[in-house]
Amino acid sequence: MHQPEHLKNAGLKSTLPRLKVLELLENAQDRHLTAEDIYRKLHEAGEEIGLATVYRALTQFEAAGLVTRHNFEGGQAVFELERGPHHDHIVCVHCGRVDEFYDKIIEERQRAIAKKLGFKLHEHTMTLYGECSGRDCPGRKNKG
Amino acid sequence: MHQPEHLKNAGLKSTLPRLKVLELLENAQDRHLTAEDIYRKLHEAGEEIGLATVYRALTQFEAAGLVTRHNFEGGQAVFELERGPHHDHIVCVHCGRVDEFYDKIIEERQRAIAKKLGFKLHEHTMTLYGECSGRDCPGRKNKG
DNA sequence: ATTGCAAATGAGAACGATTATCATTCGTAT
DNA sequence: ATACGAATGATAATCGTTCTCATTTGCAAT
Ligand SMILES: [Mn+2]
Ligand SMILES: [Mn+2]
Ligand SMILES: [Zn+2]
Ligand SMILES: [Zn+2]
Repeated sequence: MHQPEHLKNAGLKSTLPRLKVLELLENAQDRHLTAEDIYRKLHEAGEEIGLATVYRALTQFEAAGLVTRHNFEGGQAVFELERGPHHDHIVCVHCGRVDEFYDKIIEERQRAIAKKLGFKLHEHTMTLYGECSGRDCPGRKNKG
Repeated sequence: MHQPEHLKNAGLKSTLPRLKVLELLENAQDRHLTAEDIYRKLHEAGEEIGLATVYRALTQFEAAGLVTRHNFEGGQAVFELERGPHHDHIVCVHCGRVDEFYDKIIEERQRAIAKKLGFKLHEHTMTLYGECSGRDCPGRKNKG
C-alpha cells in the first residue's frame, strides 16, 4: 500500500525510487534499517536504484517527518518509518536485536531536567545496550 | 598533576604523548573534547604529537576506563576524562554547550525496562538536545 | 499525446572522521 | 649501555555519507 499521496502530502514529488524506498520501509520485517540495507534489499528484489538516491530519499523523508534516523553506536545510521508515537530503544550487544519502549516517567523527568538546567528541550536520544534473551542470540549462555 | 602512575595502573606504558593527552584532558576548561580539539590544543601549546597518536591514546584510555567516548549527533566523537560517577548530557543545538546531569529515577526506570524486556543491561546513552539560556548563546532571543 | 523544464536520478568523485601500515624512535628491564 | 618489544608519526587506506554533473523523469501546460 504505497501511496503516492503520502509523498505528495509531504511536499515531495512522487517518483519511482522514492516509492520503492517507502514501500520497502513499510513492508520490511525489520523496522530499523541502514541505507545500505535498503539498497541491498531493493537490488535483491530486482529493483534498480542508486545508493545516493537511497540516501537522498531517506534524508528527505526525515526532513518531512516520515522517517526517523537513529545513530546507534557503531558505523551506520539506521532509519525507521514513523508509524506511531515516540519511543526509545534497547539494543542487544550480541545479535543487534532492537526492542522499543516508551516510559512516561522518564519522559517527564527529561522535561523537568531540561527546565531546571535552563534549556528549552527539543528532543532526545536514549538507547540502552545489553544482552537479550533470544533463543538464537549468539551471546546466550546455552542452557536448555 | 599528570602522574605516570595513572597510566601504569591502567596497564599502559608511560609515554610522553600519552602523558600530554592525559594532562590536557585534566586541565582543559572544556570537559568534552574531540580528538582534533586535543590535537590542536597540544600543537597550540607547542607540543609535538601526531593525530593518529591522539586517537590511539584516547582509544586505549577508553579501554582502560580512564576516558569515556560520547557520540553526540554530528560528526566527531567527544571524549571526557572519567572523574566522578556516571552522568548523562544535555547539549545546546545553537552553541554546543554541554551540561551534565544525573537522575536516579531515570536510572532506576532504565533498569526496570531492561529487566522487563529480558535484557541484561550493560550501559546506556541518553542525550537531550535543546536551546540553552546562556547570555552569549547565538540562539538566544535577544531580550535585555 | 506532445512539449518544456525544473527537479530527480545514478555513477562515480569527493569528503570527513577514524583506523591501518610501516619504518623509525622510545621505554624499560636486563 | 644493550636489546627488544611497544609506541610513534607520516601517510595511505577505509568507511559511511554527500557532492557533482550529465542524463532522465515527473508533471503541467499546450
Ligand atoms: Mn524504533
Ligand atoms: Mn560528561
Ligand atoms: Zn541478542
Ligand atoms: Zn546555547
